Amino acid sequence: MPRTPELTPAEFNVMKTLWQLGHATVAEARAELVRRGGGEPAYTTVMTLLGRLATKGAVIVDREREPFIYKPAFARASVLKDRLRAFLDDVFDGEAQAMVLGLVEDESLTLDELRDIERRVEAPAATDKRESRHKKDRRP
Amino acid sequence: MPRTPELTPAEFNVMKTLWQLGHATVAEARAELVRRGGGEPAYTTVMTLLGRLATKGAVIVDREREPFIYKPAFARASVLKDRLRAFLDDVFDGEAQAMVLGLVEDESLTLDELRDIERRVEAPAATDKRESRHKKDRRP
DNA sequence: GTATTGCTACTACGAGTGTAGTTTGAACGT
DNA sequence: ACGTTCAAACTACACTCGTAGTAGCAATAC
Repeated sequence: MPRTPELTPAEFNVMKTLWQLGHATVAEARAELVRRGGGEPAYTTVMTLLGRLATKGAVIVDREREPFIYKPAFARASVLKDRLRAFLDDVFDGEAQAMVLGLVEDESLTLDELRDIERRVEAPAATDKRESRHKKDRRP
Repeated sequence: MPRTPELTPAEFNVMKTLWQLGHATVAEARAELVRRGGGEPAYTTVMTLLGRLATKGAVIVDREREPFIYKPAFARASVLKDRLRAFLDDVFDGEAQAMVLGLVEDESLTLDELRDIERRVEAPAATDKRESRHKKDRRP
């Protein structure tokens, strides 16, 4: 399992659009960036970012047809995991409990949600679960 | 409540030493940085960082006596909270549950620890400070 | 009282980042 | 065919960050 590459904030935002769209051309990625209200980056800026991501191995470029199609090379989940791990170690010195406690105190997370997580984790890690909804719902 | 300033990684490390020591001179902060195995920054480097932190308002400088004494302007907890909040929004789009779930999957947090948090939160105003030191294991 | 030491202030500089212009090349319409 | 158009590659530039050298200054040591 190759470690996911380091991403700068701007690069990360571009990755988000790719995860959202599945794959995209420069123009599509740019449109998505605009839709997210992250300003109006120039077409060339997005291209540069995608180029950098490609050389980093964070995205795969399909040059079969033009315009090129860019796809994420890593699943969103893996990248988030790595980021989370790094953040935890860096900021909270690895003390996950302290971090979660912070979330609750901050009311970013309710007690109910906490219990919900517990339940989910306790649930048998069956391979064969009835229709699991791992489709994450798009936030409204 | 003023928002805690943005801190670069190097600056953040210096803040950590101040939180640890309560207050420190440049030399003391530097010594602490070395102790933490973060390399051997030059004395002047530490001074520069502290200077930047001062202009940012992240540390307070007592110039009464030399060498100057540097103190954190914000409690560790507040800064961590802000960082956590920013991270959550940036990386997990504010979905705290997903984040905690990630921790558990990653085995950074055990189910027991999760329950422990719950208990602590449920517990009436915690005047009770139970000594529950939990050694986290460094991941291999 | 001058040399030494230790501290602060100012300045520098290279790498990385965000942003975008310029050049080149290929496909498309007429 | 020929120019128009759009996309890709290359190049540029300002800004920040990490790191540290040098200059100036104050107390101290002979």
